[in-house]
Amino acid sequence: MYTIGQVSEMFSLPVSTLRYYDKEGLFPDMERKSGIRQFSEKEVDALRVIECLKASGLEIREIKQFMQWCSEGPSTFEKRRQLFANRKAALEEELAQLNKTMDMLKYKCWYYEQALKNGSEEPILALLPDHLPEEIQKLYDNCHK
Amino acid sequence: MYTIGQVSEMFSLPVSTLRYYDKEGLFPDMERKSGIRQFSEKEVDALRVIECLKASGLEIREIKQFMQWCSEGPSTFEKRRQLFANRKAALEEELAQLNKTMDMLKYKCWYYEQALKNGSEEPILALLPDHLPEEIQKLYDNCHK
DNA sequence: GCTTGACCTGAAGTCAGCTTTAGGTTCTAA
DNA sequence: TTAGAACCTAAAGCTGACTTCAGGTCAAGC
Repeated sequence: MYTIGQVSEMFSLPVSTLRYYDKEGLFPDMERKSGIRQFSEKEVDALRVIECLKASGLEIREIKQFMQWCSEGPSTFEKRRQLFANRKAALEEELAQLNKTMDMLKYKCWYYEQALKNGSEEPILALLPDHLPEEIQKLYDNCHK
Repeated sequence: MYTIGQVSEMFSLPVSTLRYYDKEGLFPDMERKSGIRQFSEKEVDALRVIECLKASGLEIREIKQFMQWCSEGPSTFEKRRQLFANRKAALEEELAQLNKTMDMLKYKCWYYEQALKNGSEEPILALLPDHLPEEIQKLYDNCHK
């Protein structure tokens, strides 16, 4: 059993955030002793999942839904599986988009390195839209389509 | 030259968002004709960069700074290069984190497939923390460290 | 018994990034 | 020339995820 302060330390999360999560229903079965929250292994595990779901883009109220499914037992396995499958698909999408963004950033890094070397953007702009060096052209095409 | 409505169509962005960007200083040199905004190729290009910088996690006021550097000419090449280099490093970090999140999602997908097959979580929990099937163990380790 | 630090609550405040509202102006086509 | 679509502004409103505040309770050591 942990106090809210100990859990705050473990996860580097402010105590106020943990209380907020609790108020939002993210720890549906957490116990209390004379008003004071008792975080068990169960809540600590839940918090790990919460961090993951948050990182995958889920909103608090959807995480609450998931936590409620968890405390309803095996009848909600399919719903939970669906949730993770949907999150996985959404994150794959997002990663693909971020990789495009990354190519734009790489292109722009190259662009400004050249601009600094030349003291001007003109010589680079003259190569657009399809006479850039091969590697750079790939980046440019990938993020301009 | 484009009207705000045409640009809104081109980028699938609400007109109100374009006006908001303008108010925030993201188009520092945009012209007007009797009060009406004239989007030139320059502003359209700017908007492409804005979308990229936003996707990379930059805030509006930082994008404004960048746009101002752009209209100050070659003396700011180095600052602009730095900006993109920093963004690239930050996005690499973020991608690494998201890949961990992805491993957690994959693990959870597997977990609930098994739970559904077995009708219970117990047989899986018995394999923790290091007797999972090889491929799954990798995912589990990668997101629990 | 008393102090002090960690806990508790409900309500209000904050922040970014828009969106909506209300009221007005300008352009376009019949 | 006039209707109506598309433009304009300033200001207020919204949303999600917290954070801060004011005021109170609990527990451990002296």
